[in-house]
Amino acid sequence: MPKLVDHDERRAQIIDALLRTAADTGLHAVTMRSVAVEAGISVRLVQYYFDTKEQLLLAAVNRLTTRMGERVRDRVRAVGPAPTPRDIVEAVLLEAVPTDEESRVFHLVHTEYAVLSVTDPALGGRDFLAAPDEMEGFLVGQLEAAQRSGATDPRLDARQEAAVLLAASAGLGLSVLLGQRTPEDAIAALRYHLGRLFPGS
Amino acid sequence: MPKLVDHDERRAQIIDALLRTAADTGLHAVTMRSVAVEAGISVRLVQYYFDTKEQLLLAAVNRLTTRMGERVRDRVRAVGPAPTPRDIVEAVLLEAVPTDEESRVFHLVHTEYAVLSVTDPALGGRDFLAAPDEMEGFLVGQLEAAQRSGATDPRLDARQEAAVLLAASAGLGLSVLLGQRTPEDAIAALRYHLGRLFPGS
DNA sequence: GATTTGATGGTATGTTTGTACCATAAAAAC
DNA sequence: GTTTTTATGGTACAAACATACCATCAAATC
Repeated sequence: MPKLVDHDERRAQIIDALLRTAADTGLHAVTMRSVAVEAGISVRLVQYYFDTKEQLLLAAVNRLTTRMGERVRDRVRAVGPAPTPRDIVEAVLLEAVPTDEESRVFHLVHTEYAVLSVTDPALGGRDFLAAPDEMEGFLVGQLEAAQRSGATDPRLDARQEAAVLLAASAGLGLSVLLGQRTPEDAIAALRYHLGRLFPGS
Repeated sequence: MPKLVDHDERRAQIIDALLRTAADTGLHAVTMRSVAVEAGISVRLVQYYFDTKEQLLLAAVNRLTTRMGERVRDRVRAVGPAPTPRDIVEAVLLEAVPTDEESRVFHLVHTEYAVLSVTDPALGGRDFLAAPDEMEGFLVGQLEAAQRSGATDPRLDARQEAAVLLAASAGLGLSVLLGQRTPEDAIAALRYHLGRLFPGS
């Protein structure tokens, strides 16, 4: 056999090719052939590492949700020392706004998968429900901490505020993907709203 | 020839069949055959009235955006006599939350088209940019009127508030489509936020 | 050194798709 | 009453797709 190959690495390389073609031509237009061409390998090899197209698509969505979680955690970790709840909330929400090309690819394909999951039973939607629920709980905790520390109005309903925050950042991120807004405008709107939630910061 | 047929009516009937199948199996899975079956006619007839699949898809997206505008205007007109800016804003935003089956079909397919327009040059995205921009301007006007009448804080930035409102209602509507939230919860979150914007109402 | 096995290429096949083509009945036009 | 139109059905066809199959070469194993 030729040089032994790291299967995980090969699979990641193929999945990245899928994400690029999906972001370029749409998830519906992804074929075994287009992925193979983008990855610079033969169709046979895509089959070899993923067997069937469905498994390839499933592997891609798994990688997508995994990376998404990592990105959010990276951002939270990247805020400076002694972060306030506002810093943390802002970091989490800004991840939804695509800025560089890589995040644009990720968010676009992620959105395509999310919409697809509504009608495709194979995607079950499970992955698209768990993450937001977890994030909403996390935001509620941060808001309640802010209320206890006096950074924000204790009369607010933390649960509703978290729901609105999450929806607004998702909506702003989507509008950037659709070309309705620049990333800068979306970030400004989000920061404006946070400024109202956390007066005096 | 057999009984003369109202072409516009026939085309509407076929487009409605397309919307139903798109909401059921996904826009990507729509075929001439599936539309014909859903409409209860032969494939040849779909060709007869739309010639090509691309024209059928274009006609459907046009009908979709037209109906969407009508629905918003209907809601605004349906609010009682002497409506306050808050009533009008609420009516506009609540349209984004799918409740009955018909609005669910409309919003789901509309979202599928919007995401598709990012990668499909034939859709150009033009239709998906004009409507939201117009709506945002309308909301800014209502918020400024509310500020002048003292219904809301004059220090608010009406433009940013409108952007956040629109994004939040789009995000909440999307979360309902994805099955993350019930329509009732989405409406409650929206009303909660409006309650903060318009204190004492 | 012989043999097994992992990584790859190429090709064949059955299915589905959009669309073009052929046909026909029946109402309208003359 | 003949001759156009109009609305419809059925079918044929080329392209694209996912996938199964056949083949090969080279590293590892013994």
